[in-house]
Amino acid sequence: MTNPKELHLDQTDLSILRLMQDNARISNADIARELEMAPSGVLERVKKLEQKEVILQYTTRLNPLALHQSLLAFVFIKSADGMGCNDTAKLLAEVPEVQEVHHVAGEDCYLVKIRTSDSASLMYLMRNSLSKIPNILSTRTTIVLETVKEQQQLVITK
Amino acid sequence: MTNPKELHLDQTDLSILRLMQDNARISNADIARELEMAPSGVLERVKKLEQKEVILQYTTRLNPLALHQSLLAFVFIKSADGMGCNDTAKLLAEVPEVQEVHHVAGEDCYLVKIRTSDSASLMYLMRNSLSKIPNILSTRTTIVLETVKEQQQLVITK
DNA sequence: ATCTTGCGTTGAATATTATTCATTATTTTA
DNA sequence: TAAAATAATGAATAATATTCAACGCAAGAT
Repeated sequence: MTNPKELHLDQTDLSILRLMQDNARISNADIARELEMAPSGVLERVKKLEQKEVILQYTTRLNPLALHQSLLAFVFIKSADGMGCNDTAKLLAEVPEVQEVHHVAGEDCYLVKIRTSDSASLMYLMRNSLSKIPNILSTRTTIVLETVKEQQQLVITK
Repeated sequence: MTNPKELHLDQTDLSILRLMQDNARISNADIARELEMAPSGVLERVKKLEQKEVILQYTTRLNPLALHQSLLAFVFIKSADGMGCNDTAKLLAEVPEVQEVHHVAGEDCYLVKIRTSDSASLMYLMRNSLSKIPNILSTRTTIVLETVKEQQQLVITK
């Protein structure tokens, strides 16, 4: 999967990825026009990028407010997991409201991003889902008051 | 934009959003088949969802490692911005490597998510881009060692 | 209860796109 | 340099997107 040879991306690949990262619903025909190549060639490359897992997913970014998910929180979680063991992380990852689980350096073991409808449902989630996970020693929650930017777009250098 | 009437989503809307959140490149025809309605009807609704800004963007999630962006960091930034003023946040948001900027409760003002190729380029970014931003008083950086889960998918309740 | 207005849906027609595949071009490797 | 592997093209077909007129249905007005 992470072969040096297999994973080499040329300028055309990067251009395709740039276009698709901005708009996953762009047509192969439009990409082909933009890059002045045949649509079938684009398709070929896209399939390969999917197969090589350079492309992980095509997703639609939704407005959290429209879906009544206005609370965003980051929770630092200390766990009794030994080094190299991430059982706690796996269990955290299974919770649908948990969008991200990162193993971080420093005294806190995990940093978790959680999105719920409100503070009550966050409390509910923590009391029910999180507290059921063994090895969790403590949590420290940081509530987001306002999100100024939120995207996952990578910087694709020329 | 946030009207109670205009923003009401029915079961059909939610089903469409669920499908599109999982796969932004799903065809209207497939959605139509799944929900047993006409493709033109699906198109109609999707357009409306875009227009109402329930759908924010169709994006392709790329493998950060394939694009040599293996360093992820969260940086807490204290700023001298007064209450209600988010000039610092806006400047932070302009940096391409900065994926997220959140205004958080508590003593630290902003939580920023940054993705770069390595620690050297993070240092470079902080020394150049960030230090140019006025009002920044201090930063506290948390390096991610391993990411177990990372997605923005919202929980769409039935 | 009926009318009316507005909104969402359908279905058919057309434009556009996706996808396949044989052929040709290009690059890589021996 | 020749052979082999890899990638691109273009044409043909299948599938999809998109438009739009007609229809149906529901909420509110009369």
